[in-house]
Amino acid sequence: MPSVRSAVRKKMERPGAQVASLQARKQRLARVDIGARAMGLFLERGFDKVTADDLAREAGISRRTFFRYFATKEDVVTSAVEDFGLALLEEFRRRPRQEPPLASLRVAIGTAIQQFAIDPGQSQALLRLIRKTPALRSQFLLKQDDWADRLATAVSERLPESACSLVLARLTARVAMATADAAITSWTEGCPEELPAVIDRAFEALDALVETALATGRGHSGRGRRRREQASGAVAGRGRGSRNPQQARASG
Amino acid sequence: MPSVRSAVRKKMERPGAQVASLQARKQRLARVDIGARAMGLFLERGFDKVTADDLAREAGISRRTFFRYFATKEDVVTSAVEDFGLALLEEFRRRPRQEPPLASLRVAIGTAIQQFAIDPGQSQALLRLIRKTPALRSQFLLKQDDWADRLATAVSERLPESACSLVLARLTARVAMATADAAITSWTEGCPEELPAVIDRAFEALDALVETALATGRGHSGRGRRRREQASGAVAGRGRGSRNPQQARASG
DNA sequence: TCGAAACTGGCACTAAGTGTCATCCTAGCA
DNA sequence: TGCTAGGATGACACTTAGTGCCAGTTTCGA
Repeated sequence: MPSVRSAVRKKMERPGAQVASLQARKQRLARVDIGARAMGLFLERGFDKVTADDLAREAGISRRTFFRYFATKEDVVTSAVEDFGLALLEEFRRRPRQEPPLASLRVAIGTAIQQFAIDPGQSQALLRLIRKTPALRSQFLLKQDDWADRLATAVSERLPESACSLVLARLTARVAMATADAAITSWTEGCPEELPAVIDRAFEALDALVETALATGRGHSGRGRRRREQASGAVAGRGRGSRNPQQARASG
Repeated sequence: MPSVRSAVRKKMERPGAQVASLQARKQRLARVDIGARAMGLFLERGFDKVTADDLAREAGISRRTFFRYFATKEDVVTSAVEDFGLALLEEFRRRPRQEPPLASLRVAIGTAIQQFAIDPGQSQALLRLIRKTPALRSQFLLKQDDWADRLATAVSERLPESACSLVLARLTARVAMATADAAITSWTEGCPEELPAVIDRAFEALDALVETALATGRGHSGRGRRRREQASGAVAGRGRGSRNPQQARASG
């Protein structure tokens, strides 16, 4: 895993140039072309069965040059979903500050998700490829994690400063991402509904989930709630009593 | 990334032998020893600055043999947290079926977390190492994801069969994991409280988060709730109207 | 004590990246 | 039009993670 982004990409991202210089545009084109051909091979043979040499050959460039366009093989695939995270963050920031963060996130996700609607078939194929390839999945999760972190920061800026505001923000971001992920997963696995509907369903399920949790076995008040001893007590009791924490298996 | 677990590990896990045979125990010991020495080096120099050759030398074995004990360099670190996932699943299954899944998960997490209490300093060091090393973090996330999947399956077994039960189960599992993760992260980053307390706080934050979301801008009823048009409508409106989905940047 | 099974190390091999350098292409300028 | 500086490219060598294979050694059970 390379530590820095390829020189080429750094070039292409140069924010200064108003009208991207000719060669910058050519480079962007080249990147898109290389990426598309690579995706073709991945989809056809499976990610692990395609070597960097194959990719280079397919694109008519040297292996060295390939790695100037993409930092890693995985990068070809994961950078294709990069936009989603960017859009998500952007849309969230666009929402009114007084809106509850989770509500903002719901809207932002709904908007960002539209990328996948441009070419649903291709999006599903991409997500399926990621899902079934551990090397890709791990990189994808890493990316999601970064998005969640950045979202958490954005959320915390809305919250009143307090000891647990960061935990709360982090939690909010992750719960939203988890919801989106559960929905996207369902969609990827062939759920016939349209993605926005699935997302909506997932958020409604989140409501239901929490309502159930709140309604059953717990009090449901804003602040000074008690009656949680039932659960919390069980944690401590069980642990200290019936079970030996030392039985640390060698984890085989 | 190797596709199969090393032969050695397969051996060690043999479920048949009542009293693990002598060599099985020796092997376990060897693995623990190799792992401990490796962790020492990782903590000292950083994961990326230690080669497999270093690890082998440190343990007095050949590189080849090292890879018979650990499938990858990452495996040394991530297998150290493997037990958490195992315990989590086990504890969840132990909970009464009629308990709301999220409540069960809360308890299960509280119990599983006790592993980290055995040696908090070391646990924190381990988690920090994972957190700051992308290669480790991605593998760790992969593992978490697997746990979430397995938990989701376990949760769905409790739910009444229905169209969205899998989504709901997946969501439940992920929300619980997200909560645990937010708490563990806070703890790792030097929060002075004890881990169980942080976990508890995180779950209370989850309550608060959802209560807020439910209370504001949304109806709050069990089934036929409406007044969600505000949010849902915004999704569609915003997307189709004010913004052009085509503006797909070349993503850098 | 013997023999099969398992453990080990050595070696060669594949494959992902990376540093370096010579070459080439091209935009911009005189 | 011709020149040149700077970026893009390819070739090559190098490091490192893993893996397959084989031959030598250890170990366990009969």
